[in-house]
This record gives sequence, C-alpha cells and structure tokens, in this order.
Amino acid sequence: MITKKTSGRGRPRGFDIDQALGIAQALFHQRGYDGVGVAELSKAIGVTAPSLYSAFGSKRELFERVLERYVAQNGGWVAEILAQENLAEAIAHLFAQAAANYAANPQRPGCLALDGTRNCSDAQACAVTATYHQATRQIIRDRIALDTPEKADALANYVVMVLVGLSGSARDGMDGQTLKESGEIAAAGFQQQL
Amino acid sequence: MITKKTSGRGRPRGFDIDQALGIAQALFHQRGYDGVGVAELSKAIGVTAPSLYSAFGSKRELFERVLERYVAQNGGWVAEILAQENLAEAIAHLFAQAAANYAANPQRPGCLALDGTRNCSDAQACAVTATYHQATRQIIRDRIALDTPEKADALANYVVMVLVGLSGSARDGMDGQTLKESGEIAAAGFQQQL
DNA sequence: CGATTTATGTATCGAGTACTATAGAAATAA
DNA sequence: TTATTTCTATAGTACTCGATACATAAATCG
Repeated sequence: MITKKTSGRGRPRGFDIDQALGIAQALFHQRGYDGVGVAELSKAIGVTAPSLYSAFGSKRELFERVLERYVAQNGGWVAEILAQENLAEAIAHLFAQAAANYAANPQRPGCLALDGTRNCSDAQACAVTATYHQATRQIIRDRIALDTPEKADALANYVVMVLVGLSGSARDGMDGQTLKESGEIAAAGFQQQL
Repeated sequence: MITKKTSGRGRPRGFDIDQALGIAQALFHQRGYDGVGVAELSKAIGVTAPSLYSAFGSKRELFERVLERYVAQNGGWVAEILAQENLAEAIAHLFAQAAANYAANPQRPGCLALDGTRNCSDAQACAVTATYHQATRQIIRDRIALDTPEKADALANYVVMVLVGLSGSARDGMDGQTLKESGEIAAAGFQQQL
C-alpha cells in the first residue's frame, strides 16, 4: 500500500490527485493508453509534466492508478449483480448493465479495462488491464460454478467473450438500445446452456 | 480503379508489390495500424522509405491496400458460408470458421478488419476498416432477411457483436478450442431467436 | 546516341514521444 | 532565522513518428 502523506513538510501539492485521475481517466477511456500523451494529460490537468511525474512516477503508473479508480467506480456492479440467486437472471442483468454502461457516455464508449490497451505498444500497461480482465473472469467463473461446476469454465469464457463483444461494438459506435438487444440474445443463449 | 502500369518507361521497381503487401499485412495484423511504423515496414520489406511512399503514397494508403488484400483473401468465406440454405447452420458455421480463423495464427490473432484500427489515432485509417465492417454487417443482414426480414437488423447486430467478441478474445489470448466453444453457445442463442 | 521517365538511396525535415536535470518557490521544523 | 523538505516551472534530453528534397541509377522512347 502506498502511504499517502496528506500533508508533510515541504511545499503542498498544487492540484488534487483524485481530480487529476478523473481527467486522465476520461482521456484514457476516450482514446486508449497510446492515444493520450503526457503533454495532453499535463495540459488537461493544468500542471506541468514534472509535477505529474513527481506525483505518479510514470505514464504507466498513472494509468494503473486510473484503472484502479475506474474499477473501484465501475467494477463493483459485476460482483453485485452476480450475487443474486438465479444464475440466468444474473447473467442477463450482467449483459444489460454492461450494455448500459458501455454506451452511457458516447465520448467514453466501451470498457476502459477491456479496451484501454488494445493494440497497445506498452507491454506493462497491457499486463495491468489483463490482471483486471482475468480477475473479472474469475469472479464470473466462481459464480457460475455455484450452479454448474463442470460447465463453469466454458460458460465463463463465453460470458467474457460477450462482454468483449459488447465493449468493442460500443466503441464501433453501436447505440445503447442495439447493444441491449444483442445482450439479451446472448443472455438467452446462456440460459439455454443450463 | 487504379491503373497498374506493369512496365512503363522508367526504372523498374526493385521489389514485388504483392509480396510487400503480404509483409505489411502480417505486421499490421500483429500490432495494428499505429503499432507498426514506416521504418519497420521499410526494413521488413527490404526497401527504403521513399520507395514505399513512391509505390503507395502514404502509410494510410498502404494500409488500405493491405486491407483490400486481406479481405480478398480472408473475406470470401463469410459470403460463402452464408450462401447455404439453413440459416441457423450458416451462422453456426460462420462462428466456427471465425473462431478457427481468428486463432489460426497465434502471431496474428483476431480479425485485421475488426481490430486493426482499435484505439487508432488516424481517423482516415479507422474509416477504411469501418467500411469493410459495415459491408460485412450488410451481407449478414441481407442473408438473415431472407428468412426473417423483421428480425434481420437485430440479429445481424448480434452476429457482428459476437464476431467482435471472438476477434477481441482471440487478441486477448483465448485459444482456438475455447473460442470455438464460445461460438457454439452464441450460435445456439441465435438459433433460439428464429 | 540523347531525352524522358520512374525508382532508388542518403540524409533530413518538423513534430511528437516519454522523461528529466536544474533551479526556484513554498511549506514545515528546529 | 536557518535548514530541510517537497512541489513547481523552464528548458531541455534522446528518441521515434510520418513524410520528403535531392541527386543518382536504370529503364524506354525517339
């Protein structure tokens, strides 16, 4: 855990860390890791590059913090929805919520964790998203295993594939209603397997 | 149509156009449009940058030629498979073939047309892939409309969403067998809607 | 042959990349 | 106050990006 000294001895920080993370989050979500430069991040946040490096260490570490924040804000619903009793309904709700979230803001379509490092040149940044990707898949698998342990792997892979499809389609411009309909068909297909 | 003078008056070209396109195709498929630079393309093809620009005009135009070649080689199977009589079987075959193709070469996972310009900084390059994307969706829609005109739009969007999911999952490292299984579930979901 | 046309390599352009050395500014601690 | 600590901005580092000016090489045409 990083110890955040809220106030120490030296000159106080001239910008708010969380607000800066929010601005960076929006930019990364719009155009991906490679698509946003440190210069643009600095300008948008309103500080100079050295201040960013002093606060976050590197562009990749800043992205890690952004992703951590994103998952904290937008990752909880996965576990919440999966907590309900009926598995088929849980998956249907999962797809519906994913469709809604991925198309909620046309300027930030899809999932930052799933698509933020697509075609990314930085292997370490890719690894960060892959961690969250894998963690989410595990959560889904564990829930499915409560009902059908022997089909858990195959069905979890299917569910993740659909989420990738929904996120990617959102980034391709598919509107929320269409996304929702496609999710419903995918959910019906899931139910059929039980 | 571009008139290709096979032999004109000046100095003959020192490299084979189609062979160069093949090398560029492999590179773009591996790492996407932004992930491959002109310097690397030049080095891989074995010519200098000015020769590439003389032959293709720009990196974006080279990518257009590459995509044209890719679709000519790997796009025909979509229409072929959809030509069969039974719609549900056609879609099942479509997903199975997509799964097989997207995972056929681990170094070139997924679909170049679907994922070649993900998070791409060049808007024109994105537009090129979007054209093929839309054309494929139209082919699928028209085939579905032969059976169920009123559901054609929704089902075509679903099918494209699944293809995006399969391609994206392949790029995330999902193996061919898992991809195939997920495609089968998605195909069963499609059949259920008829 | 000379004139013309096209492709080639060298060497470089300006802009952008992530990142940082350095010095000054602004706070606390003694 | 003086020393210490931390953040800040200026101004740069070395590198890569897509694209090109220029002169030369290699072909055809008249």
